[in-house]
Amino acid sequence: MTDPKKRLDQMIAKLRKNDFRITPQRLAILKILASSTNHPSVENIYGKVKKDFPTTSLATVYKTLIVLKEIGEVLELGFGDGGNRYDGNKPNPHPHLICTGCGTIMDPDLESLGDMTEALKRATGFQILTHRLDFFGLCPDCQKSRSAR
Amino acid sequence: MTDPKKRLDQMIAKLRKNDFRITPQRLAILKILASSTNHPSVENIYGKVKKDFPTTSLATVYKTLIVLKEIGEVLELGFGDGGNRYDGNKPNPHPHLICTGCGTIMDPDLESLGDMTEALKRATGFQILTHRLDFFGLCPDCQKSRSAR
DNA sequence: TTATTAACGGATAATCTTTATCGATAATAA
DNA sequence: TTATTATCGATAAAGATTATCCGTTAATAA
Repeated sequence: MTDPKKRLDQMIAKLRKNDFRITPQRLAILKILASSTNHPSVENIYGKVKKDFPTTSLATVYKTLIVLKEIGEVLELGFGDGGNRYDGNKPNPHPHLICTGCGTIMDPDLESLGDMTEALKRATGFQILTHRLDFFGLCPDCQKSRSAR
Repeated sequence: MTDPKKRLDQMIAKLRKNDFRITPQRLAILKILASSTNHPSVENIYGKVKKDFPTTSLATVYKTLIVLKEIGEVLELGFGDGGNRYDGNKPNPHPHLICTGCGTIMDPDLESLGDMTEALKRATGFQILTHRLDFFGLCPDCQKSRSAR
């Protein structure tokens, strides 16, 4: 886990650099994201922020997350059902181990995809049912039309 | 790509085996899923079904997909934003190459995760920006509580 | 320190995708 | 052919996220 204080400073610096303001509500959200390693949901973050700032709106949480996504300071894990999950402590793409029973999301450290599944089973006791490996990027056509713009 | 006719037969057999009925609407949806390799969306499937059965409801498409998910005859690709995408031709988990520009989803054939990204860039011309690798399963606690039930 | 100004926060409506509901209909087995 | 139910179609409902509006405030410079 990255040091929460260090992460917080990184996030603040990145926001400043991109001319975003550091408001009390935002700071509270940043602290939560920088220090949590359990990939919180929006509701989860919202609940925590309200302890310090009871009048905080759910929209504020969403808006802050949108900003952080833009500048690459939070990793969004999107699923088709239910709400998304967020990682502000380790915002770069990395493998996840997700329990379809309780929703726990962990960060396994593994080498290659080869024996990955077997190693995961042994190391965590998880019953691995399926996996998901996606690459995101721009196809040749979209690269063209984007540079033409 | 798996032979569409073969896939259709597989899907029908699996439905029969699990005591689901083969209705005309369902058959139309099955045919679309068995023969498409472009990971169609629900709206996409809905549009095609309506050509043959104009009175088909959107709910019917969703219901059929739920059934197919249950028996493992369709792969659902869930995303946080917009609609999900479906693969009925190759229903087992496999890597995807997704264009964040136009939404194209392709099936690359690759070996290890090691040089995967570089190989993908060379082979497809994609500009790969990020990736996603998720494992799904049951954590030890959930395995316990499930077998206890 | 204070004035200025554009960005932000809070409340809520709107949107979008998916699921639930329910009466009518049709697939399947006897 | 008939009886039994799953399924269909239409639509309401739910849940998550985004858009809108306006009063407020953080950041900057005089």
